[in-house]
Amino acid sequence: MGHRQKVTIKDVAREAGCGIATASRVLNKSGSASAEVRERVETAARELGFSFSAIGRALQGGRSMTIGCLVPSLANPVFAEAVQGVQDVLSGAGYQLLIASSNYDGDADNEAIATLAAKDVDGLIVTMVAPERSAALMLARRRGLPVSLMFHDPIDGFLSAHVDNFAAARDVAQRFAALGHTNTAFLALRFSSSDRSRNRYAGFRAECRARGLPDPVLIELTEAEANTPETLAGILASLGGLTAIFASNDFLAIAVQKATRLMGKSVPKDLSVVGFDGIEIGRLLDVPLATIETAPDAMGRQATHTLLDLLQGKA
Amino acid sequence: MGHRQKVTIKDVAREAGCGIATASRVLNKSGSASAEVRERVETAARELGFSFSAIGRALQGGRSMTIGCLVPSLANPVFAEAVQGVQDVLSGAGYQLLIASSNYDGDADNEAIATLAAKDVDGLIVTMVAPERSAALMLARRRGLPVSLMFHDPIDGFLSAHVDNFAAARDVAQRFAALGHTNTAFLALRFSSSDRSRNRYAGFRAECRARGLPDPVLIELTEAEANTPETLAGILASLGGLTAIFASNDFLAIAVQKATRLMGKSVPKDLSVVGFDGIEIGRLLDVPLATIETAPDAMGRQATHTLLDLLQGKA
DNA sequence: TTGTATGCGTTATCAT
DNA sequence: ATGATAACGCATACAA
Repeated sequence: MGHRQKVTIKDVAREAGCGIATASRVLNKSGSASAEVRERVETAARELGFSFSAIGRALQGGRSMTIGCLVPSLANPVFAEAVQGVQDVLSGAGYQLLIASSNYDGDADNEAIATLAAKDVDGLIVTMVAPERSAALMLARRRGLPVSLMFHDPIDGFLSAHVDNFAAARDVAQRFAALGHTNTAFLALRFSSSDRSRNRYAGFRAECRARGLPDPVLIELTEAEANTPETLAGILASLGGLTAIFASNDFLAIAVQKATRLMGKSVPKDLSVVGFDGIEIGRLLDVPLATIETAPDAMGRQATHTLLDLLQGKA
Repeated sequence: MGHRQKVTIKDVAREAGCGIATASRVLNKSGSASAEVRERVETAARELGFSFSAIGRALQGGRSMTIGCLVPSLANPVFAEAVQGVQDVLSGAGYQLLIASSNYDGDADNEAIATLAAKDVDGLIVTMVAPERSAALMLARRRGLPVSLMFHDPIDGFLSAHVDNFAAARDVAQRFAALGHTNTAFLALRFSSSDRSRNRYAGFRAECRARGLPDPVLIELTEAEANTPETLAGILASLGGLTAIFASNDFLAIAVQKATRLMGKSVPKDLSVVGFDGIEIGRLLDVPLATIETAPDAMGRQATHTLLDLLQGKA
């Protein structure tokens, strides 16, 4: 339980009997050094168990080799899978991942961005409530901090990895129409704090209108309602006559499936249900989830590649 | 798109027409300062958009206010939920979360621990393949870096947030026995790289033996087998006579449910299936998942509280 | 109350 | 080839 003792390059230099600069050059394989000194430094480093302090390096080099990532919540598989994708690419490139989550709160969002920026991250990968109105995000960009958006439809001059929510939603409407559905609904969770959700509804409704069909019913659920199948069943029942539901995400779609079965009806015979995201678990369900596949991990990977490219370009 | 310009405390001091130390004292509300200077410094900081550099602070203060967290993969909801729990507690305490994942690879595990330690994290929260044999982890502890294990049964003198895998598995065996099952199996993914999985099997088998029942069949699946319900169904069919299955985790249990249905049988009428973890989605399934509830997010929260307590104690 | 100077771990510059 | 030293952003001991 010895107390925190860090071995610095100074220790290595002393042990090897050489100057700090020389030790640095040897350990970094930069500059030149005689075979003899090289050997001494390397064994000294090994014996002392030396490893560079990322902090010292960051302070001197101006780069922290750390990327900040903000998502609403890791409890939602879409974001967890996306972050895993980010992590995969990042670690391959020698970067570390600093993570934050907002729990779908717009203020927390802004605070998190500010904190991340203060941590001197080299770049930001972000999914937030209202990126287009985030003062912290704008400030970060003005400061020259590279930002890559995830899941968001493009904004201003920000880079963005995304699917076209509007177009995808139109596809859903088209599928429903082809199946003869005229009485449809769009179910959303936190509609007001998700541009993704709003864009999906907009596309869904637009296509319905274009086909002369009635607007889909918009149902905004609270977390409690979505997580309690009995309650959800009650809500669906009260709407009557519904034959097709477009759920704003897979999690919700699964809940709707359950609620439907609770009502003694069956999916998709009595009710068509389509989700959005394409989370892994959806493929393992008894009744495979019909959904818009967005490949969350690929989204994370793409956002990261985009960001790293930008980072290279500036360096 | 102006290039990266960081405002330092030096800039604030110059703008406010005072010394660096004074600016630091005012901004940190430490030490004393005249109302006049205080005012000048604060407005200067505001106007320049100053915020402290966490790196400078870390280097000077010896603490980075950052905690490193290693899990096998965020694509597995158990870990994602746990990490979210960690994040919740951490952000409340003013700490940042540096994350890494190993993709269930023992070597990657060790490398990640080393990298995290080099980042000068103040503590480590870890779920890995073989913590008891990890040289990097032992080294970290010897260096005085506080470590908190997540999901692992206790090891040596490490702190650990966990459920008693062995005991929980015995409970499952007991339940099965009470239902009259004698022909059982334990399904695992990456059995060799998960002490959790091994302990669960051990407990399951121990209880079976204690009751004079035959040993449960141990089936190790590859990722491919687990993710292809048809293949899984084939494997289950080839075993014949099986009436109860204990799956090493919920993800797997859900796959088994699907495979079973594919075989024309029903859960739980023809086959009892029990999982492990208690991931959120399990509650939303048509046939609610029978499982050992471990409350992953609570596990993450507990591991974090434990770690922070340790951190306080040492400070 | 205030400012100067030092050190944290590293790399780069510049002599030697 | 090698080493002393400045600089990075910050907090603090110390001097004024």
